[in-house]
Amino acid sequence: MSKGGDPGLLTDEVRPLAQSQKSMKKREEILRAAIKIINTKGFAAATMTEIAAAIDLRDAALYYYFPNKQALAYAGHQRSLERFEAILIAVEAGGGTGLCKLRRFLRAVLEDGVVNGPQLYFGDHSYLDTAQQRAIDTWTVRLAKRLERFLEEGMADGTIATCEPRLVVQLLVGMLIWLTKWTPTTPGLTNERLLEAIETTALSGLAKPS
Amino acid sequence: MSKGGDPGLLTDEVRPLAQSQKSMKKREEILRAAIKIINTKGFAAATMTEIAAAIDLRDAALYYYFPNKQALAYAGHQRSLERFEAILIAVEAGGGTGLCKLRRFLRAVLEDGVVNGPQLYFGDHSYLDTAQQRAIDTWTVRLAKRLERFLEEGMADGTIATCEPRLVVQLLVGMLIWLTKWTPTTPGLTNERLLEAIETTALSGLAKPS
DNA sequence: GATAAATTCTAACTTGCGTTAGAATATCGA
DNA sequence: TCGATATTCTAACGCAAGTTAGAATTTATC
Repeated sequence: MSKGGDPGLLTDEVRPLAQSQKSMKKREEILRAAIKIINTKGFAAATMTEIAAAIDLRDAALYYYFPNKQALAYAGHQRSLERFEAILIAVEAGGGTGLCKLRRFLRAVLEDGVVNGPQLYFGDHSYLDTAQQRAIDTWTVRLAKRLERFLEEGMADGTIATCEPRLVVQLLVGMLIWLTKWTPTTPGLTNERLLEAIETTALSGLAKPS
Repeated sequence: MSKGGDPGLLTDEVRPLAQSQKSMKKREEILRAAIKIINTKGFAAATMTEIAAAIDLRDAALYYYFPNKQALAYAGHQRSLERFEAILIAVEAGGGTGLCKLRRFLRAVLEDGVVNGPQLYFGDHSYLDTAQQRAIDTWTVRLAKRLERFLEEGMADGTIATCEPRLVVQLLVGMLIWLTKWTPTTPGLTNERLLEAIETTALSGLAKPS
């Protein structure tokens, strides 16, 4: 799953770099730090020096694991989409009504956030190659479609109100992306309260039935 | 309102630049272009050359209107918050229940978007001075509080469900911020459909009452 | 139409940062 | 303990982009 995601598309061809099993751990550290910093400050503002410093390294050391900054970011996007897809797979496997799936999905994203840190879901990636951009784009669109399906299923089984799935998914995604930006600055915030707020806002609705 | 917003706080002190009434028009053009580009690519990736090119100028010409890139961005943030505050003022003046105000607010934000273009509401501003950051932060917090008040009023007058206003406001803001990023790439999307999707998602709720 | 002011341009300077080369250190098996 | 490999460091290079100085051009005023 980790590498088999994209079928031969744009995989790093020659990689004389860091294959040893031990160093993979450090690669993960770098990736996590990079994703976190890129997520908060953006690609251009995230310097190699800062990313390296986050795990007590010098900037040059990063080039032992990634050929360049762009490749590092690209790997970060792939990693994020892998996680997102893993969540989708788990939710789909769980079955249930459309609303059930949507509910489980929201919870799963929040839980994934605390475990794996912030991600680069749906974010800006204009700094990548055209080819890399297309790869991320098509993958993202495909994931979004699977999310839309939850809504369609819900509309079919009567658990979700009539709506335009494409638009609603984007609105939900907006909420979730935004979470990764402001929650770090909100101390004392539990995932339970957050989930409750999301369900109240998006599922049951803010408007009280009169 | 345009300049009197911040009471003497961090206003540009000496400004030998562009005071002539005629040139203010061009200043607005620059500001709008800068906000748009910064909003999509981030501050660091938004080059002065690109901003200038957006209105058929050379990068150096921008320094006739703004002392530097940071000041340009700061002005952009101020402009965005001014617009946001103007919307709030209008909504508050309209009266009605908490739900009514919330509804009108959502519509107003969408309409403002098409008229004035994308904004820098609540966005990243880590590239500003510490002082500038604090100014934007306190202003933003104050605006968010006024939004929370709509929810509190609604909870009091029975039009809005029980919730944590602070969290819900952030969720709504996330939806709205995210709008400015993906709607430009979605052709054939009317504001009406968008508003309907938002109201379905956030107000009446996606879950269908069983 | 001429002078002055306002606006924009060209060209060069400067700095920060991605990147590279090669030396230095750490890790590990025999 | 020693040699080999893996990992990280120091130092320097090159380029992109913010910035500046001053010339060139437009616009306004009389």
